[in-house]
Amino acid sequence: MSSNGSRRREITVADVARAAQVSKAQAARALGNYGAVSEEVRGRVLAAAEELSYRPNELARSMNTGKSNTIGVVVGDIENPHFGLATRGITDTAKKSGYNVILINTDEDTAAEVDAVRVLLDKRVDGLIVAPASSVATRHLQSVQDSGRPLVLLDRNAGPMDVETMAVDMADISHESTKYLLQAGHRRIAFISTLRTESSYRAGMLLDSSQIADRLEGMQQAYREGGFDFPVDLVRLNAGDAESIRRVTREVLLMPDPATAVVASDGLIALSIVEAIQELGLAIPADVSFLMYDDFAWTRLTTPPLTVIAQPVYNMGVAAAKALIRQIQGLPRRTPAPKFTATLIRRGSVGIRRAAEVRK
Amino acid sequence: MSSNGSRRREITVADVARAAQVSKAQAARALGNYGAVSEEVRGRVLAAAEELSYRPNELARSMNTGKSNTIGVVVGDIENPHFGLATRGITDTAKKSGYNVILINTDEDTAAEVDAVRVLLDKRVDGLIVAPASSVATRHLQSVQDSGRPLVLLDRNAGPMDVETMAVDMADISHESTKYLLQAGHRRIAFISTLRTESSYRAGMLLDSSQIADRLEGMQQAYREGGFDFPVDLVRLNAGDAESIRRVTREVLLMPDPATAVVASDGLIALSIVEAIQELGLAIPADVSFLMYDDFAWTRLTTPPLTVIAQPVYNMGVAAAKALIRQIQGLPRRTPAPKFTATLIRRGSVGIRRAAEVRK
DNA sequence: GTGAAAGCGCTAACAC
DNA sequence: GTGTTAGCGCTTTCAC
Repeated sequence: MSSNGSRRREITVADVARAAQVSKAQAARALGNYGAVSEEVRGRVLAAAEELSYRPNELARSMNTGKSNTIGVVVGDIENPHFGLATRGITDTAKKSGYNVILINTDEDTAAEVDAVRVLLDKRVDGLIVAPASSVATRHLQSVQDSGRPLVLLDRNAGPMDVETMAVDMADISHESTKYLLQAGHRRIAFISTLRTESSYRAGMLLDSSQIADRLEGMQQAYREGGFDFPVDLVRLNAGDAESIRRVTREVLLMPDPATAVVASDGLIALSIVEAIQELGLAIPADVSFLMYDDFAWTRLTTPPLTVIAQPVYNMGVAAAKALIRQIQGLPRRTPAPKFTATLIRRGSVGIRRAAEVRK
Repeated sequence: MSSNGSRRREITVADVARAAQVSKAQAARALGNYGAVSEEVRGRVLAAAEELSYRPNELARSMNTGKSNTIGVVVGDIENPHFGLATRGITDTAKKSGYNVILINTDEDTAAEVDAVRVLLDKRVDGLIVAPASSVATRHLQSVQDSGRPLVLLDRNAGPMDVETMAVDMADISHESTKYLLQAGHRRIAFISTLRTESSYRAGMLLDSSQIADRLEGMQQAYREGGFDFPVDLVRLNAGDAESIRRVTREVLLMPDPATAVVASDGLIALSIVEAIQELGLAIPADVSFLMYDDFAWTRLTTPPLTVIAQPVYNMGVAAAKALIRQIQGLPRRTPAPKFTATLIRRGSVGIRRAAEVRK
């Protein structure tokens, strides 16, 4: 291979053209596969390019075409397998259509998200997929829309914006699983989430996350339908880091009228909650029932295996990428919009609470 | 906000210059923060930019400066939390220095990796971090080196190449943990990995992965030192997908002279192995001992908690990004090169095999 | 089919 | 300090 080590200047179309003895324009046409080029010239050019080991400068290409073949993806936390899987769905799909992905992590911080979107726009990505940290602070997303750049939301929606969104209907599944818990005799159900809020939860409070808001709505509806009072004191937001999650878990489990079931808002928080339960020496499901969002593989390995709410995360990633690419290509939205439904997978972590106990 | 919806043409420096009544060059200087600009002009320009909601075209900027402020990251599988964490280390560090990350997934396929590297180079990234799928097929990496583009390897090394590599010394930790198993009375230790090879394992076989090769070397050394024969028949590569992993697990556990301990090559494969063990109705560690690479949080939740080999993955990601950025900035390599050591965390999944049983 | 020349939006020389 | 003029490496008219 003719890889001349210390070559500083990169080979350009001009170099190839010279070597192939054709005009720059002709060389560019042959190299870029556009316009009209005779077989003869194409051959000479390609040979020369090969010989010089020419590589196109995609930056320059993007500048005149206005297309970068790159999409930007903004998520809260790639470390979370939930987003890992979604990202995989996106990259797999993007690759198939010849798109690359620039990934930015925001740590669920809106300021970082605003920044990320700006950077991506400046880099002239062809479109954006965002899992918005907030469903309320969405001016930056609105302005993406306004600028005409394709945008698709993932996992959560953003206020009233009219934008394609690939997300699960959380109210439905939350309603279903709460009903399941109620039927199992649980009345004191705790919901623990890391969602950051200004103050502790109050009924009717405006939440930054549509996801969490919908879940609480679903829970409340199930309580209403059952004729029970919704235990507002067991909704615990701002659970924060691992230590703080364990503390909150202990709180709801050790209080005078303790929770008999705990719902974990996601797979990451679930780890700390289960740990805390084990540390307290409580048995699942004999002493406490447990239910979590996200069906990670490890949930089948615990004793007992955990009852979970599975979400089609990978498919949502795929759908988001597909929708975005359609937008980029100027195609109309797919109708009807794809629906994603979560499923309650009953394994062993939810136990029956007998009437006697319920009364306590 | 002056977000004029259907504006098609993007605002350029020329527009801002005109509005501020200065030359294009002056406007560019003010906007780009370089050269000399009077406070007066800077003010006018910035105001005009704000008014027109001007955004620089980073593509154009990159073209003349030759810097894209973007680094390319190529990994085998982001879905694997091992890489998820490493990627987090990279992106966190990159962001701090003003770099963005283009992430490409290869599915541990060398052809895809070659392609990924080419694409990234064409996009003129400032540098590359690669977790090479193969330690043998490394021509494409060598050519990155040759072209003078900064390159850092992550997680595994590539043959004899002289390139900065952030990886754990696998021979050491494998030796240590094998000794631990041997001392616990185990002689039949199975090693299961998804590494793809042409044929089944034979002693002294050239492996595509330096990681796996080193681990086997460490195991063999421990056996030699103990004066025991290394059970080549229990080295199982090509474990493939979940179903295939379970089959292999059953094989080594049900054969005439079965394995008494199983070592899982990574946290993903571990899931299927543990599942298979549970399905067989075998108890850990009473019937089989279990040890795995990667210390994922869930390994503390199983009964018993699993004994693992923890690797400083996040820090390796951080170090890789730091090293790459140093290279990009033309700084010399940090010496001595950072070392990363894995640690054996003894939890409950390795049991003592009494002499009577050893003899069987 | 082919070539000359004019951009894309910016930075970098070079004069003044 | 400021403006003029070249580029960066490609694509895209527009003649021929």
